[in-house]
Amino acid sequence: MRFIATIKDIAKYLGVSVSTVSRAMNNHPDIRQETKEEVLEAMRKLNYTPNAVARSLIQRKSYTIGLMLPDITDPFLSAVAHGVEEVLSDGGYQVVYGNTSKRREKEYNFMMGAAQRKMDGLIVTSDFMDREMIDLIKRLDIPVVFMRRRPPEELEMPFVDVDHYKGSCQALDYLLSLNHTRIGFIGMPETSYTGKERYRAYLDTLSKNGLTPPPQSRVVGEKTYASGYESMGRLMKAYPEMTAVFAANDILAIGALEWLAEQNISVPGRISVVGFDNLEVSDLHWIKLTTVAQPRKEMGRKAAELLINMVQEDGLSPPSILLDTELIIRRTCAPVR
Amino acid sequence: MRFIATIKDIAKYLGVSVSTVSRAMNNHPDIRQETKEEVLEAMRKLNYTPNAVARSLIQRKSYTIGLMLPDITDPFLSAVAHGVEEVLSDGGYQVVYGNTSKRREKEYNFMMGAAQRKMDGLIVTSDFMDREMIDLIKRLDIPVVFMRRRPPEELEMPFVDVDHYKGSCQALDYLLSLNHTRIGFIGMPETSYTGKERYRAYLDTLSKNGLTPPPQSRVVGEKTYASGYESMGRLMKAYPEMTAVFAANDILAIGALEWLAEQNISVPGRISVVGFDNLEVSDLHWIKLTTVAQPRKEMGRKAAELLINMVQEDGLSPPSILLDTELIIRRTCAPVR
DNA sequence: CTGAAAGCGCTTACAG
DNA sequence: CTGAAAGCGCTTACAG
Repeated sequence: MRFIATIKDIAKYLGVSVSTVSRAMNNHPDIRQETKEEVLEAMRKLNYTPNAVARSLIQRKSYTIGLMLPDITDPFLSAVAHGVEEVLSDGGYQVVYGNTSKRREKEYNFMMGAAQRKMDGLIVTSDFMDREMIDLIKRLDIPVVFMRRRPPEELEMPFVDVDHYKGSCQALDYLLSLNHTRIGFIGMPETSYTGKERYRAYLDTLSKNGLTPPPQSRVVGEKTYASGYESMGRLMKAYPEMTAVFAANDILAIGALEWLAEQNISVPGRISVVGFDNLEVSDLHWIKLTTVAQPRKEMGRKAAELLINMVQEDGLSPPSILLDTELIIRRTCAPVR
Repeated sequence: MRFIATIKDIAKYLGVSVSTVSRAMNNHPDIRQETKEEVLEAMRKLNYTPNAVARSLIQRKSYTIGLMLPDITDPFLSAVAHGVEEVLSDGGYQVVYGNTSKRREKEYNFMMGAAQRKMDGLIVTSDFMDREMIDLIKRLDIPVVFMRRRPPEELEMPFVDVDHYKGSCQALDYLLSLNHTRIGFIGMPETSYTGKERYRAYLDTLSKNGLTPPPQSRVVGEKTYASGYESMGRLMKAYPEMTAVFAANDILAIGALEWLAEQNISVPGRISVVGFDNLEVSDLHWIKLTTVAQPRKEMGRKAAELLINMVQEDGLSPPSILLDTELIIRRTCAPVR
């Protein structure tokens, strides 16, 4: 272990009190300019780095924010994380990142860690919001902003999200404008908030247009290409009259496109496909997926900004933010023939 | 601010000393089983959570590890991060993630933060390793493992990486085995270690086979589809006799494939393409890129394991780890005609 | 403007 | 087995 200078060392070195050193490095007004410069100089000379954990202990502020995600490998979420990191690190906060793999236990542990580590705030895309988890969050007593899901009612906390419902309606309305009436849906599991919203939009938009999708028009998959591929196969078999499909996310949509390509089913000739997310891959030459774009990085930035405000102004409960989606028309949709 | 119980509160509540409470929660042997249970019970009743920052201060151990990456949005790196997080969180460490965007200043700030926050260790994919940065790392005096680059010589620290040189040779040898002799190279900027290694392999392998690539056979791009696309255009123009191209990463390769497809240049009929990374997209139906796979998540896991060992056994300097690559043959290469 | 003292919430020898 | 005391490295009233 090498010698590490503390505030005492530099006080001793200069023959001043630790209070003076502290004041010098914290830009406290009650200090003579000259003294301050001497101290700063000594700090440099002794290679002094202030100990942030000691400071945290006394200030009850750790300048760390927790970011809880189900899977950083998901291109959507990694973009969000990028946005979060950008504004947080600019604001002097460090971001502690936790991957939950959608496992309740990992979510719980992360929250517990946040409590013990005295994190200043949390950005959370939680999947499990049962009694115990809600109580934990309450007990934490720190600002939390939710992402991609609404907070439970009794938790008065803001969220940042995109309007999944409205965004999905855009996609469906577009399909309808192309005269499709037999539209299939490849969705996400019921547990996911976004999955539910996108499905609700599907149902509502169709029924608003006097259409009642048959039960076999919907199929559920995971967020993988393989699942999209396999889901498309199932859907086509169950609902062969279908002329268009709305996939709840781009990964699923692209998997579906793969299946269609392999079966030599023409897109958009025979089947139109719309996705949701507008991932980078979706714009690739062979894919050119028509989809609904969400401002992913922006979402992360907004969440971080909101949280910083809450951390800085204690008790502040700013309004939630609903970002706009945009329909990106590319080449996977055509009028029904 | 709500009331938050401290160790003192629970000591007072029970009429015991704080030492006793401390011993109870830290599984110290010197405590009666009964007393211990009473304490644990009280902790639960008072909703007590130990303050990890106080503990860190005294133990000089924060149970946090820094992970510095240029861009979490890069699918390769997000997989690495995922592996890192998995083993670190299982080991009770929290991971503080810093995005550097390849900016020296952000790297520097992150390192500084690591020093102040008394992080226990660092996993680092650094781009800038000048004098000042090296001194900073030395000054940190904590275990560091490097990823995707070698540490500067004077820093005796291990790294975890794939053998980019050997991996690239696999790709080139394969092309050579298909009788290609006019092979182009789409590379990465000189600043990147991996870029240099892959280029070196290109040069060596060709010359080992009596081939001397003309200067115009090499073109340099960024890690984006657009850059791959544009690079391929330049390369084709500069080196039209070329029958195959080795792209230093899959993103570049896929961008190149896009350009080729758009120009109706047959792959692998007229041009063979090999990439490096084996991203998920590379296996998509329309792409089926022949490429060199690296175990990305594994890489993260190994780095984390190495680091935990170093943190736990002070002064330990374990050997570096070089993981194997694997040539994945798909559909973008064919024998030269 | 400067310093001495108390204290943040813990852990850890040291006595008993 | 238990407790009193010192101390981790800082900040922050409080005096002067």
